[in-house]
Amino acid sequence: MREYDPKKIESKWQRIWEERKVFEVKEDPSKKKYYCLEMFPYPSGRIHMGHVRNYTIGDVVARFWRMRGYNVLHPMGWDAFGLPAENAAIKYGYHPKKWTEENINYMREQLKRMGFSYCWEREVNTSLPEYYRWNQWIFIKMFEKGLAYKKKSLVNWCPGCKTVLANEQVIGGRCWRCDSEVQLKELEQWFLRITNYSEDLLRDHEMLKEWPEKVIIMQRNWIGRSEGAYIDFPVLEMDGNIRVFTTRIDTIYGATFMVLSSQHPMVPLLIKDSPERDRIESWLEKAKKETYLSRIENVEKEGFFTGKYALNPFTKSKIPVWIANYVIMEYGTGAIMAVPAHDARDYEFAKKYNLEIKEVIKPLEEREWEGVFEGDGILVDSGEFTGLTSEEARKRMTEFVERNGIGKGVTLYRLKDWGISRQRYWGTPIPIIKCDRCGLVPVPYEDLPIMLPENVEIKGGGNPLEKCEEFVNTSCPKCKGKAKRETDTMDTFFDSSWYFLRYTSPRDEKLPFSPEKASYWMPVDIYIGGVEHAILHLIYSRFFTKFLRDIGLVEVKEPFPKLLTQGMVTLGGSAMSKSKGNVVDPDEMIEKYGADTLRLFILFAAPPDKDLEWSDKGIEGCYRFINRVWRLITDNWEAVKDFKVEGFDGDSGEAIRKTHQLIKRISENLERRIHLNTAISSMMEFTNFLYQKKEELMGNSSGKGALKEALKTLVKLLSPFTPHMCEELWEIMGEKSILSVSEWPKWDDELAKEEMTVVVVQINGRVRGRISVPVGSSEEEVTEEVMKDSKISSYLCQKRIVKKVWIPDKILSFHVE
RNA sequence: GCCCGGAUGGCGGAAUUGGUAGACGCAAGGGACUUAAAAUCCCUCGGUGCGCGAGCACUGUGCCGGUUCGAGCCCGGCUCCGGGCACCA
Repeated sequence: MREYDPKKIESKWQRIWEERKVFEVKEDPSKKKYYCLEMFPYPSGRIHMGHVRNYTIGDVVARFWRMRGYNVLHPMGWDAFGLPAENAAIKYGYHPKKWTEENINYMREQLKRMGFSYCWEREVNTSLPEYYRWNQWIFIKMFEKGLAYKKKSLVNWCPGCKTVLANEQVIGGRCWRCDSEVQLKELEQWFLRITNYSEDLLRDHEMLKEWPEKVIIMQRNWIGRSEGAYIDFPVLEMDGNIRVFTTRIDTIYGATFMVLSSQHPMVPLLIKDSPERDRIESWLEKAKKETYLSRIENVEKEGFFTGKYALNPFTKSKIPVWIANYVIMEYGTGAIMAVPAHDARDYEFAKKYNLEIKEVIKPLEEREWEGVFEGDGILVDSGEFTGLTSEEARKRMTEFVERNGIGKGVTLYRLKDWGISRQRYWGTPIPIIKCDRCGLVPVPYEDLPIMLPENVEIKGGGNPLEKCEEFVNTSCPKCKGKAKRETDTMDTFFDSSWYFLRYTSPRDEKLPFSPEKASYWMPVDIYIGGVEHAILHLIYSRFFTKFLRDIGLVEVKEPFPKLLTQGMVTLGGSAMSKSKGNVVDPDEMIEKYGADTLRLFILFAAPPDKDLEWSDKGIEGCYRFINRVWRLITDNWEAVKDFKVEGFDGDSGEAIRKTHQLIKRISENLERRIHLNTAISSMMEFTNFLYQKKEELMGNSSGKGALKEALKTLVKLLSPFTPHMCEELWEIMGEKSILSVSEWPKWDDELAKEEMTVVVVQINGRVRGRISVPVGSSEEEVTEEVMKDSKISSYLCQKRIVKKVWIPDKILSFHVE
């Protein structure tokens, strides 16, 4: 018999699939669609095990639905703009375009060697003008709707990448890409008004029933909605108010001082007459230089009294105004009313500087501990509001400030507008022209794309576009006078916020994508990728979809109703990384075992959403299994191929039953739970069963018929997992069709039904026996059998049965005394 | 500090969501085949005790308690590990 030779088989079928365009799709309203999407890769140079895992999971899902008769869109592309390409250019003098293209070409071949069923005709590359012109188109639409704007503000500056970062790209005070400590810098930057959609983004989480709860919670926290009120505190001996934001207006009678951020615009005015002015100013200088990181590490609270007092509008008492490092300018109004009795931070500060602490909320239950009480309770010492609950008081006090024109109820969000300007070369040029007379003027649609000039010198430091005269100098579309182009490029997360829509009509030349085709394919039926994008990419894509819906290009409110976040691939307990040197190269594994074995192992070693520890021994186990299946079929097929399923006896009946049970199990698993590891283990069990029973089955014609059916079914069910080998076996079986697009087997519930079942007999919660009875036996029948069993009944004699619980076909439980 | 997850044999992990704990795979041990090895096939495999033996009993899902005929799964209280957010007013 033929040996299993993965190299030959795999290249053969990859060629056939490609030549016959087996995985290319067109819109077909007569068929149900299924859009299976995996997060597209950054073309870093080579694929890694994380990619292999992500794309293998997606491929099994895509292949399954395709065999189920769905019209399956399963595309792949490249998130091709970004810093590594530019860094390579700086280091090796290689053009980012060339670097990116070569990487893509190499990685595309790697993906093809894995046998992934992509419709390659729809491949997109975000660094090509045919793609990024639509980034520019969308940007201008946003500009026109007031959603893209430029403002000067304090932004996150990465000294390593020499560019600005979005809040979402700052992880624990460090750059998400290069891990440098992020600094704060005041710069003029382009922003997208994602905050216009805060409420929608939050509310529509409800539609995302098939997202991991964890991701929803992370997004909810990131958006950070809080209801509260603005309140104006008049400053004594000065014109003007200090406006604060609080979620705890019910504690206002305990507000015994105020604190301003060092960045607060009123600070210079407040300290003007202070005797300590010089000391404060030098402290302010120091505070300004503090980095993002030092600010979030538990720095000791520190502050200065300004010398000024404000009036608490409720108590009418004079309270001191302080400046301190624990109040940040970026949230609320940059100023707070401090309530030391009911806020731990204010308490800490008050203790240090000996400020008044006044309790105004009494806990509902007596408590023994001293110190801060931060919960809700009953108001005391709070004038006309005394005796109210915190909740009631918040309502009434907010009404009070609104009535008296000294404040209003508001809802604030932690989410900030998305800073998309990047001072780098390898990205989409922002299509804006800066004209001294007309201001910021968008490039007319007909002039798109604004091409990224190729002939530039890329060295470290500064944006190369600024020095590119022929790019910068242009004329104003409005007044035709001399003007300059914007030289900032877009955050690459802009590119990836709508690529899934481009796949639906990747060569459209009129719009970013065809609304008709998007309407056919959207939403994405399953989106698979790493959990590291839980906030960044997924929140941006949701925002884009909502915007594109508002301008009438898409119909769906949410792009990805079902999300599968796959775990990391680890070696020695930590994520594989070049710097740690714990990397297993997919190419080497393909070379050694073949793509089918690699696919099988990466699916089998752990459930998709958990981390997966690489194991050299484990992949060998999978190779053994594949060989076992190969031999089982090639050794036995000739002997069974001419037989039919008919009138089965005990063994053939069991084989048919197990075959149908397997179809059911795998189908339901792939449809819903996507626990691919257990799907594989049930196919291993089935294979073991066939090995054990094959002598008996070969003994007569009904057995041979049953074995034939079992083998054929196994090849089909296994084909999404190990497609090359299964195509080859399918051909060996004499089939002329391509297995990848042939019909998924159906199961018959009647045939899958067991005849006998084992009922467990429990006495006082302990398993005392098991008896085999026909499925569907009644409680009486089973009880009778139990009494016949001398071992079990010995536990029951001389005892009074207090309770008896009967779970049909499963448990008979006695409670005796 | 706050918010999420986890914790099951020597290891990766099953247990269809309250009903036989340890499927499947790896490792280990034993056997068959072989001149030998590899490959392959078969058997054993949580712990303790009893028995020559088929087997039997007890115990066992991080710890303590609870609900239930019955808990890996539910409830209350911890411990440890992982992740997210972080002076958010």
